[in-house]
Amino acid sequence: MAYRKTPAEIRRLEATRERLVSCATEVVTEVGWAQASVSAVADAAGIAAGSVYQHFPSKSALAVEVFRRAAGREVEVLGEVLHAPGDPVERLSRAVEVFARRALQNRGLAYALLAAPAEPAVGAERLEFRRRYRVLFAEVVRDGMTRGALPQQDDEITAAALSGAIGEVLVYPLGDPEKRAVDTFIAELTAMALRCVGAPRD
Amino acid sequence: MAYRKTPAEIRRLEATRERLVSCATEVVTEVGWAQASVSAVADAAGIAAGSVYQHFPSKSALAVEVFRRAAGREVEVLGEVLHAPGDPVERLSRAVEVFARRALQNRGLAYALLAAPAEPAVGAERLEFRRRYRVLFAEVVRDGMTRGALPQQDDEITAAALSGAIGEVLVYPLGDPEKRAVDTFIAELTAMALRCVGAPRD
DNA sequence: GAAAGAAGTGAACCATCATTCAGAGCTTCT
DNA sequence: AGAAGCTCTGAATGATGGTTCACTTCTTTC
Repeated sequence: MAYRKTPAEIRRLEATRERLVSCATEVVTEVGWAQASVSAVADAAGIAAGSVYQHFPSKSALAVEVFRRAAGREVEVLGEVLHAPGDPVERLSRAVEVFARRALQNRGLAYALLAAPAEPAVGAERLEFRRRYRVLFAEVVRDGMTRGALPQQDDEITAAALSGAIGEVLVYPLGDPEKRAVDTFIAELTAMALRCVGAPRD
Repeated sequence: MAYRKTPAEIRRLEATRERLVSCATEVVTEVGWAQASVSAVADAAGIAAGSVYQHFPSKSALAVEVFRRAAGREVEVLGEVLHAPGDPVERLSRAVEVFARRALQNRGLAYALLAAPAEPAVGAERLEFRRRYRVLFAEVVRDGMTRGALPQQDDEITAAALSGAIGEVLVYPLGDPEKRAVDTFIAELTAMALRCVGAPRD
């Protein structure tokens, strides 16, 4: 045998792949899925368009990877907050705040994940992640009902409503972003979410 | 002058245009915006692809017309119910029911209007119609607050949340459509909407 | 240093549609 | 009937952008 990938070479290839994914994420964040052409992404990563195909079998596969990474982080964070011990209402409240703060911190990415027009493969992935959000929310709602902290309700409908409501409010933030203080905005959003699950009023 | 459109001829052309719009709506309902190519739509209407351009300057213009017609009907219906005289909570409740029933009656169209991937021109139109939904919901929420029927809240956030929540619940109806009785589903959805605005509990 | 094999390049290729257009077929009016 | 002007057709055109591939460049091994 005259050639065998050396560990350093493997690392270098993996690093290139990582860079490709993260540059693609940036491009998508900035210009959306539709405008993120293979050559734009390749340029951003400093490689030729053809080289993308050394790392991914198709543009779709790269797009799905980008989506999974970014969406996966969000689901993970949300899951941690929601699975923390303690009062379900308190956990939901914190989860909404964390989710909203992260989305407002990186609006471009939030929009890309939640609502931006995308090719079918990414759309399918989005469905899957929405499902995960619903599962997480449904758990905390069920928990609240079990503990008697929340009124009886259809946990799956409430969960879908929560993810839809929060997404809509965050994606089309109302009015001038500067005008409305972020904290006030988040407080109102959280209050809405708590009303939505029927949490006891103060 | 040797030729002038006769009234009958004008009617015939308008009828063709109407047929084109309604056939396009059907195609979009069935296969979504992405798959609704000019030739597919023309075939459905029984005309040649080129003839579409006798009635619309571009595919986008036709798509926008299709969207406006269908979405306009929904906004109108919703507006009528929400503007009826009477208790705001009652009006909201009826509005959610009407909206949901119509959406479930024609899921394909509901999906096309609310969430299906679409070209930018349709996306822009969708934003405009979402804004109209928000305006309608915000009005009823304000009305409720004024009358003391609803707790103080940010009407715009609640309105966005309502439209997002209802849309999400309807677009990804949970489980088998047959399994869950439509009436139960709608009752739960309505209950959620009322909690969301903080309506007094029974 | 040279052979073997992999990665990287980017211009050419190709598929997909929206759009155009030259000609065929109608309708209107004299 | 015939001229004029319109609608309709559908194959050709054109733009876009993902994908391929012959070639170059780099790495490894001996």
